[in-house]
Amino acid sequence: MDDSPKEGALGDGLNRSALDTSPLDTAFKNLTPQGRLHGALAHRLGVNILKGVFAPGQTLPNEVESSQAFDISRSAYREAIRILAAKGMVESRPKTGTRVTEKRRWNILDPEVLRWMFETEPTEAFILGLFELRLITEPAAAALAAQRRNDEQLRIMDEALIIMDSETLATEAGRQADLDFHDALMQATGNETLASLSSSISAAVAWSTRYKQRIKALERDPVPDHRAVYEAIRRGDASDARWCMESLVRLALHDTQRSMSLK
Amino acid sequence: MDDSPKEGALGDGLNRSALDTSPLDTAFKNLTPQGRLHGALAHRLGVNILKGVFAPGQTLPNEVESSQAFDISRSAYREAIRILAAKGMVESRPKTGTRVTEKRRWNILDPEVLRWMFETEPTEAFILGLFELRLITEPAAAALAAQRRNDEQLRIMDEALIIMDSETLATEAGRQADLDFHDALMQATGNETLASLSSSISAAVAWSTRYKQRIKALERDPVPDHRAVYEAIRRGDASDARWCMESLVRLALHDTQRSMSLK
DNA sequence: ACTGTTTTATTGTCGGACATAAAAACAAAA
DNA sequence: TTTTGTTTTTATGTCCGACAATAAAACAGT
Repeated sequence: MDDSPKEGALGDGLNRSALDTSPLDTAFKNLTPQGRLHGALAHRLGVNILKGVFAPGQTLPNEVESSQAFDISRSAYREAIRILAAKGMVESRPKTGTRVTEKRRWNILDPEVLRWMFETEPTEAFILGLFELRLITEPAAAALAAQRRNDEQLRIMDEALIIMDSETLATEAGRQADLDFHDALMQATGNETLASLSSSISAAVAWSTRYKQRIKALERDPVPDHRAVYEAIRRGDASDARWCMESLVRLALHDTQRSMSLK
Repeated sequence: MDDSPKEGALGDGLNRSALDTSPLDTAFKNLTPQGRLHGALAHRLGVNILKGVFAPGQTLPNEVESSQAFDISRSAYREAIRILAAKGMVESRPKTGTRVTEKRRWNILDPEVLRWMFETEPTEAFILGLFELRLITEPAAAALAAQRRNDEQLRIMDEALIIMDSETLATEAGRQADLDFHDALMQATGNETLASLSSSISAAVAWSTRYKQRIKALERDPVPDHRAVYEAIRRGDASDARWCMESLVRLALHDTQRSMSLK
């Protein structure tokens, strides 16, 4: 087994053996001109792990082989692996090699992992799970925000709503305003852990919204629901804020499910 | 500014200038013989960022300076930085350098970050925030577990309770059983995102428990509360499971607050 | 005062070398 | 034959020195 082709070992036909002089599109660099090399590779490997191309428990090819296959230096490859290891997705030990860890140890709430997830059309079960989590945390967050918000946070939320109204979620500015709204709300909870969690999730959901929009033009004006939440928070009415937010998430879930079913 | 000492630039007197030939204990390696180098350095830098030694917005010394200061290679230093970048704590760009990102972008729910956090006696506000999050998620998780658990998960939980009973939380085995209990419960929710979140948190809390125990011998037998949760889940009584779990977390919060106040 | 160009400092990437650790193979003894 | 101790092997871990790429900053010219 000296210089055998190592067929498909790295997935997607991205690899090439040392002797393979095939012209282009096999090299990693040519396919991903964007950004830094280690980041791009971590992205690609991460997606492949999430897709199941590399299954948990599986040990991936050693560093020299892999780096040659992707046509990058060993250093860059190692930095990519460090990134994935930091997210709990792989684990490397001398002699044993680098192996994919079991799924439950992955930091799937890491914003980057979440983003990778949504690039691969996640399973319906996963999306439902994510909304289930939103349904648990966001209403509670809204209730806290109603109790603790300050004027500055209210101002930001109001401003975001105005932009959302004029731009809709079809534009980048509109989606950004949506994120700003949720971000200000989370700041208003005064709980950094809760804010961290929710910002991860809503960023991922916003990511999926972009995809959703592609399939079907905006089916519902999201601003009224948001404004209802805003008004409850402004009035300091915690229980109403909770209720409005719950209904907002439910509607979002409903829309998402519908866009999934007619995929 | 050629070979000036760069006084204290890396914190804790760990740094040394290129010309400083002081014997030992200034070098990084000698102080942290444990584990891989990049991991140990990431740990150390991460803790320093969390402690505020490196404030958000601050750009830390360039790679050659830093690696020399810690007496490690540039490669190892870069891998450490990649780890921190993967956790959202730093951001590096050519020419600009590597700077600490704003706090809200840190992945504070990352298990490793959480562990680092508890090494530095986190603020009371942070701990309260963490319990607030537990109070939101864990009762809901218990309710879901009551609806979806299977026999195998029940068996694991029961077994863990028996061990907790005989070992108490003062022993390593006892704490492990506690983790196993929560872990099985989270598996039983059938929601991987919820499970990921809760396992992060409870691991961190278990870490703080070890510290709590050192101050005051176990003040309360935790097994009855746990068993109440278990029984409710076994019966499939969702609302009772929610209630029991809420009371369990409240008690834990109470204990933690007490141990903090008489610090 | 503005605009386009050059300089420069820093990260990014590369290649090759050696160190270290742990599994696996092997040898020796009970 | 089983066990125990030793050696070999194979991966990651670490180091070094060089050059490329990038973006900020300085500079020149209008």
